[in-house]
Amino acid sequence: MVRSDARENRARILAAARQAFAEDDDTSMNRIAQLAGVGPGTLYRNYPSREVLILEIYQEEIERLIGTVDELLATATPVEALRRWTLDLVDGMRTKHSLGAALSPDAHQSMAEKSYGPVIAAITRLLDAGKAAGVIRADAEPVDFLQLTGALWRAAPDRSEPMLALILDGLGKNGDVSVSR
Amino acid sequence: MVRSDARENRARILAAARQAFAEDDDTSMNRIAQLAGVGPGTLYRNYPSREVLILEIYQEEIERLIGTVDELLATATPVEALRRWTLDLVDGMRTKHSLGAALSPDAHQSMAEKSYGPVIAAITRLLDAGKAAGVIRADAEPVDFLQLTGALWRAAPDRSEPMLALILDGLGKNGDVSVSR
DNA sequence: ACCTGAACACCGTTCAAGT
DNA sequence: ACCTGAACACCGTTCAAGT
Repeated sequence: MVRSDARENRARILAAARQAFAEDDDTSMNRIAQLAGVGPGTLYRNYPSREVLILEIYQEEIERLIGTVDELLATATPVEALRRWTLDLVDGMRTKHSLGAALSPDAHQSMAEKSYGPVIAAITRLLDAGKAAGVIRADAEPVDFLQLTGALWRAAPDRSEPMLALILDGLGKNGDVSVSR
Repeated sequence: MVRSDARENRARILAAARQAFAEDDDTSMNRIAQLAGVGPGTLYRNYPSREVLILEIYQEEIERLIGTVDELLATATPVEALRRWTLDLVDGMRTKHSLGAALSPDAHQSMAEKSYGPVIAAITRLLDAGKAAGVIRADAEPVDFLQLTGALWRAAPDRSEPMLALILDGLGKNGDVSVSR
């Protein structure tokens, strides 16, 4: 059973971290503990590492993003749905910078399944819709697509749309491009 | 005029840094100074920041890469030249990890002109060759391409070839794809 | 003119001691 | 059962003191 002060501390840490990360993406763990009014030990008791804390904070955002897939697929063509969803994702990565880092696994460090898995699943659904409709090449890989998305986020804001258009053209079936423009 | 010990120190720092980075990409500055047998102050006197040191080290590699453009363009089609050159670049980024970070500018931090400029120039030449031959879309931007290259480097090694194929297809002129496969 | 190395203000993380 | 906060082993960088 959870002590009430423990429950309160957890909430205060989340609130402090959310606000701190909104202002500065690489606020230190000690500073977050300080802002939350707890010792660093308490912070680490709740969130054993920096990455875990960040993923917890952006969990809602990720769930929101995943929740939009159905409606997009119902109201737009597969490629257009993919285009809109990706721009939404990149926008989220841009304003919540650490989210981008969390979703862009470097070559060898494995990613937390809790958010990476569902995001890959969402992308899979979007790509599959396009494959079923015959407008996206059958060998398109969701992980490759997410990886390329990381490049969009790192680029200057005004470059992400043209870069995405280029990627979408590359995803189109040969002789069957020009779907997305 | 340069004192002889100063010249020696500079050489020893470079040698130590080169070896240290080859083993561990994020060796600390203090450790490099220690390996070179100099005080940290001397290290910083020669290379005022971490980034400057890294760029100095990989300058040769960058020059080598740039030097291959002419021959590639002379012996292969523009798209194939671009493909080979990019795989070479990504391979360099992978084995010299910090080089990749140095060439993948995050959204707002400007990059050292000394290496970023020439690399962009090399990509421009490769893209222009394809544009002149009518096999690469006229609006392809070198900076976008370099940015996407960063995603290849961050991906698992066996994914970079298929991802590059996808990008190259996206770069192809509409109705004129399948050039690179 | 150049070097040394102690020092500064941090960092992420741990853990003995408390309540 | 949970919290505190001093402490650890670092980090990049600076600068007074030396030669």
